Amino acid sequence: MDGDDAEGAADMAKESLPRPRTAGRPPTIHEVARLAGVSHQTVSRFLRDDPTMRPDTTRRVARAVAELGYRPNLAARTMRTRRSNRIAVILPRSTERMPTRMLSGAAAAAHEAGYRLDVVSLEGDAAERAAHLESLLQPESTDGILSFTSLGTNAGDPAPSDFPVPIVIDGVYDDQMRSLGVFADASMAADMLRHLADLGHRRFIHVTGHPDWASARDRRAVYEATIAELGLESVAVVEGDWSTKSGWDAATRVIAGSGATAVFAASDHVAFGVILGLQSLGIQVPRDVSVFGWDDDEVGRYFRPRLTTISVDRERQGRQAVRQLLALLRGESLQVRPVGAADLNRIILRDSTGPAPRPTA
Amino acid sequence: MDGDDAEGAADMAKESLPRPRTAGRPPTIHEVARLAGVSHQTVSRFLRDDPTMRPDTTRRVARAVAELGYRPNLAARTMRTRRSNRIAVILPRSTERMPTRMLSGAAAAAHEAGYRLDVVSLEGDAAERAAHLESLLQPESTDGILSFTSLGTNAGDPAPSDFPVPIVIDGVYDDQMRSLGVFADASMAADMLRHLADLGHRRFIHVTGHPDWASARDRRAVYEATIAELGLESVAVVEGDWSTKSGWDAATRVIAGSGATAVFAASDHVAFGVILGLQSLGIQVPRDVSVFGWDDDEVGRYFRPRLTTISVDRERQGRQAVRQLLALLRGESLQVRPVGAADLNRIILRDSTGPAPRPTA
DNA sequence: AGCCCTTGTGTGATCGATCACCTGAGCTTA
DNA sequence: TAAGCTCAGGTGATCGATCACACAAGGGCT
Repeated sequence: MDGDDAEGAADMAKESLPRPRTAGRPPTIHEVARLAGVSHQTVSRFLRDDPTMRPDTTRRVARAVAELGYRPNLAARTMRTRRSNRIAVILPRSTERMPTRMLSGAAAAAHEAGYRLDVVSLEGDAAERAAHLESLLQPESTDGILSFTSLGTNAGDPAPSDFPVPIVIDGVYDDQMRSLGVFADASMAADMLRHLADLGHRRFIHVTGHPDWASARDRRAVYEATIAELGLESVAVVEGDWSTKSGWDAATRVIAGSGATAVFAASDHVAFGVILGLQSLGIQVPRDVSVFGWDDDEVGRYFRPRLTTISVDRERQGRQAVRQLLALLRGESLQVRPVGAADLNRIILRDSTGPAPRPTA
Repeated sequence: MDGDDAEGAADMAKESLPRPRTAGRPPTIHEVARLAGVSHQTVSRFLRDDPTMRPDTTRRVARAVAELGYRPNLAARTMRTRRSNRIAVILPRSTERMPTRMLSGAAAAAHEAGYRLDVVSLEGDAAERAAHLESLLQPESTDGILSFTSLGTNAGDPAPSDFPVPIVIDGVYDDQMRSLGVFADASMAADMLRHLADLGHRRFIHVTGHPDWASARDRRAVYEATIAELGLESVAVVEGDWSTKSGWDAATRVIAGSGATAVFAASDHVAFGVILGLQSLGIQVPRDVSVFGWDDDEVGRYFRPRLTTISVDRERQGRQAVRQLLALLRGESLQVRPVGAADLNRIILRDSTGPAPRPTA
């Protein structure tokens, strides 16, 4: 980095130039411009894909960019444009683990669009959370917010509608909880319920996920709609919170003795709780009750009985959520094709579901 | 953008000022300076906690800052200082779920120090990953990197030592895999092994986590050291990858029939695999073999047998990792008190461990 | 008193990209 | 042929905070 070590024949012709770059610093548009023989403004146009440029000029700039290994300084860009090119991901509280691949997918989609993903955790009570959120919401600081749970203090609350930046919840709702692609995520539940109905099941119970989560609400809505559509009976909808405990409690307090023969658990962890709770009472799965979960958690493959579940393409779900948000940012219509169920989700039949038991009459 | 719509009574008193602020824009140090009756530079000093300021001046500036709700523009600061105030968190590949609270803790610690946390996923093959990493490593873009797995292409590889930014792996290693606080995280394993030895166990097996992870290597090292220290026998160390499958495979291929009576599984998920695998062969836990895991996964509380494990303060672990990195960034010595085992981790005895079986001989 | 040093604050330049506006070449049209 | 238009690209200001340096006030020392 000590001075100007010409690193290619291209430089030689320009030896009259007064120091190609400041020592050790990454190249700027000015150096690119000098090398390409254009003005810095033309380089800026190039970076913005300005269509009015002559192809010839474009090529020269592109070569200079490549040769110098130029990368735009995002801070400078942010300062001038007053857009941060950042998306904040709000971590869910009260959830022990989150899918890594969903974050990966979101990060990848963001990077491809020139955005970066900030992790933010909202801690403390409602007031602290609101204050923290507000500090994020300076458009200087964040262009948009991606969350997987509702941001309000109460479950199901819509986010305040006067937020200065767009917010997407779980890729499914916008900041006012208007659905963007109705029930796209949960539609596989309908197929599963139909399958169980074909196996003779008539009386169902659903143990929900945490109601703050859009996906939990979706699954419940699809459950209720499908039960109605197929003329089945919903013995109960038990409000859970994604926890194994909520599954266990549902099993021991509600499901056992209810007459239900099939249980839709909002997640595999809930399903584990349901099955273990039923087993603790001597109720066998699937002989007496069929249970299925959601997530294709690896433990389910080795569990006894092996768990019937729905696998989810987390990576793609994350990407899609970011795409929805980016579309909102650009002010585009949100008619992005909703996440196709067949693309994302897949039913995995294992041993925790089976034919409905014969009525012992 | 059409002029200056005065937006509140507070502005009225200052009508003599030549445009308190440009309409709709957040306040800058200049406005703060004007309100406080000092120069913008003094405000800057205030923001940097310059000790040479007179208390009186400090107070005036503080009041102005509070009154205007001033917040520094991070992009401008970044541009001038050439430090991004960002920490990149590299998501582990090949791990399904990661602890949310660890991220929360890391994000909180970063925010408190004026940093933000970027999520980055390195995708693709080794070359692509390296290229992506390199693009992150412009100091303009990222001040430091926090990872939980090694960044090299091969397991256990140290990261290239010429990285231009500090890297901390799991809060335990720096970029050259020099240990920062030896075995701090895993030390609880020693107590657990001692406990099992007290119960009569002599022959142990360890199923490791993925060797890319510092925590997996630490746990293994502590296992081996403790076995030696207590004069016990390690029948085998089975290389796993945190997966339930690796636990199942270890159980069915190595543990069964090995004569070992106690198994240290690197995580609860591995432990589930071990137990389910043993059970599938008719081996009972803990009657024939004791098994303990690590993480205090909620499912373990309801599992049969209820899983003995070690609970981890994820939140604090995340904070600590960031603090280590920040210390590196400031060039401080890393003699931050290593994460005290007693603070972070706690042994939780449940039903999957018990006295060693009597030799049937 | 006069000098120097310390302490506290102000002035102007700077970081790199973009924006608003300007210039000049080439072409069309009256 | 001159006015008018379009197309390509250049000039200088700008975003907000920090840095280097200058300067003023006050205190201690000879």
